[in-house]
Amino acid sequence: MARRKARATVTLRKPAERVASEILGGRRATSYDVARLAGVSQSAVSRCLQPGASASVKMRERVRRAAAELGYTPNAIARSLITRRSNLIAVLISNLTSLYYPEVLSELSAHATVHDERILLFALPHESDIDETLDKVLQYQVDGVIAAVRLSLSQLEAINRRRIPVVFFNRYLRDHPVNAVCCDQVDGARVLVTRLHAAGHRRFGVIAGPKDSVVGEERLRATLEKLQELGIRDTPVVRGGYDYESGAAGLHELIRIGKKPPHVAVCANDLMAIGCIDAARFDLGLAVPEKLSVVGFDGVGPSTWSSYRLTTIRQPIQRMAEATLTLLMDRVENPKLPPEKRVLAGQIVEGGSAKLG
Amino acid sequence: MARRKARATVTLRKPAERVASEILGGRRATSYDVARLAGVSQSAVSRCLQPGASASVKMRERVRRAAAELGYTPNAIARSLITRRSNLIAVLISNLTSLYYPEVLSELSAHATVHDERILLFALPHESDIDETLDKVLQYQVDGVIAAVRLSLSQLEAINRRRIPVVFFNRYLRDHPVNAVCCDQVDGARVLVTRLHAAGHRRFGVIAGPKDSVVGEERLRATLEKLQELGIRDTPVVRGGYDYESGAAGLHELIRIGKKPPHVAVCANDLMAIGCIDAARFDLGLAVPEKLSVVGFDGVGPSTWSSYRLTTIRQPIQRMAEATLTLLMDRVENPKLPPEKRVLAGQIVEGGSAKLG
DNA sequence: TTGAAAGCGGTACCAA
DNA sequence: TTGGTACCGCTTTCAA
Repeated sequence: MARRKARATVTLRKPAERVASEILGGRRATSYDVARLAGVSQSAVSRCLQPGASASVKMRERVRRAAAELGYTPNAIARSLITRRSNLIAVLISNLTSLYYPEVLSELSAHATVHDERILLFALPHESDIDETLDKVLQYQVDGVIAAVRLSLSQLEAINRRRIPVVFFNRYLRDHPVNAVCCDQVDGARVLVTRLHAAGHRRFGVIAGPKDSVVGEERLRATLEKLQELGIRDTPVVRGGYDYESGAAGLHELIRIGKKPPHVAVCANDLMAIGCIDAARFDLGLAVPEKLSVVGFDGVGPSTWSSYRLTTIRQPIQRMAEATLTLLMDRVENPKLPPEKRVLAGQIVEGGSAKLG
Repeated sequence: MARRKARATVTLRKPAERVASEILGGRRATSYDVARLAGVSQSAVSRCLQPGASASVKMRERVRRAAAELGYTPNAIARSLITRRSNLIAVLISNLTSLYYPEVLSELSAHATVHDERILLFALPHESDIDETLDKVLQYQVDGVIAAVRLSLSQLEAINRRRIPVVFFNRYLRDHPVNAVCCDQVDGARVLVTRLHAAGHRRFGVIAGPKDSVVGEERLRATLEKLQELGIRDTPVVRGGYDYESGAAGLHELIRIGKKPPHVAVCANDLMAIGCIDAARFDLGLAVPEKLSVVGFDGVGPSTWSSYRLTTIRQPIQRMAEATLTLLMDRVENPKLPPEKRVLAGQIVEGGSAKLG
């Protein structure tokens, strides 16, 4: 108790008038302050503020009142230190200016709250630049990590070594079992191609994502595979960066490299699909969907705007966020659980940007 | 040192083979582990890892190697407890599915990194529901708060009482001096009206934001004031919720309540302007800008899409974010600094959605 | 039911 | 330059 001596010497000359500022002298109230004011021990204060602890009604009430009088707020930092639980979850995310990730973040945040976890946000300018960031993540003793960015194997191992569970959001690591929640890219792509083919389309073009996007490549592969199954080969593929501009540029390139312009542009996400539609209408004078059918992927907000009414695969972002947090928190509670991948089906949205059969 | 005894008894039988897992037995490495391995004191470890501390090159190197061998990462939680600096900044934000706030968040995050601060994200479903959230903010001993949501006076006082600096982003409290960074709503609105009037427009309609938005009301007042100065009275005003749907609904309502349809729709933000344009074109068959000029506010990403090419006031979000963090960190370092409001000018973007003079 | 005391993992002061 | 030690504010045994 010696270490508390300095504090115990605070005299309360005017008990009737004592106010928080007088007692504390500008400090924030601690459980010791509350204890002194309530005339109980500090450990009693801690106990009284816990849900199912043993404390008499009388003491509970005294502590409650003293805490209120001092404006006491428990120090989560100190609590975390002793409990080894920060109630912090790191969310690694990038492209907050895209349309997709803000929705993801919003849902992740909502579900984190359900599990009484706070979000420590690491919004990366690009999907790289992680190494320095990762160090900060580890320093903050987060309970878990949600990775909506690419992670190298060594980066993942650095986290695993600290026994911090990781769940990937809409991505995963090839050849390595990891926790992940994904939207079913393969099925989504196959459904879109099937419906487009049934509508009579035969000349396809693909505006794909960058090569280092695992799910993007999966979607591309599934698209081409289904086309082959339907007897359509040599489908031209161009690359984009998931943004509006590269959707527009992609269409121009598709037309440039093909012998004939395509009747369908399969885009890797909605934002590129929107760029593609605008390029078709405003640069090339191609009516959508009359002259060109365009499909996207994601189902972001603007996809429903009257100017676009995108035909797309809507990702069940809410469910995905929920699954992500469940998966993660299960592993926070029980680190022994094996890696698990949850693949949720997307839903086709039959907008007006493509003729479907 | 008695409290460290348990740890000191860890025997190192095979010094040549000792690996992190053997020494630690699954624990995360602490500075004590590093100290023991390096054969120095714990305080020396702490010192060696600080920037400008006094330590011999030899010791530095030994500590560095021991730390690397054990995969040691300093515990930011423990550090925060003693330094009373969490290096955490709470960002209170809502409407992450809007187009504007994700950009804001992205920039805030970038600039927080510059100041070596992490973002503790509180993404609120609605701008209310803060009370419960606020308690969590206070528990985490954040260095400062950035409020991009409405805060009541009592909520602000609860934060001030803990001596945590707050900066409002694009909002403030009436009749109370607070730190705030805002885009110049008044000037922006006046510029738009002036240019529209110069182009010959005389029949205006306003699709405003909700009444409880301080900056929204400021913008509305400035718009109506400038119109009056130009001799235009009885401008119809309808309300919206800053979203796409209420932009569309707003236009319908403007037409319903007015004797003649307006020639200009002044919208409180870009998203409503976009909804308004789509409603004009697809519901009402009104060509934009031939039959109806539409202006927005914000300068969000989609405002530049070919389908809209919005005439709007672009907010200098990067500069605003930078100013926000500067203002905040200045007050973290020096709590005595008086409240300050920084108002940055927006820039008019002459898109194709309105005829300007 | 209550209180004393031992940490959690760092930082920083002070003496050597 | 180095090590010893006293905290930061809480949770959690363990006795009383």
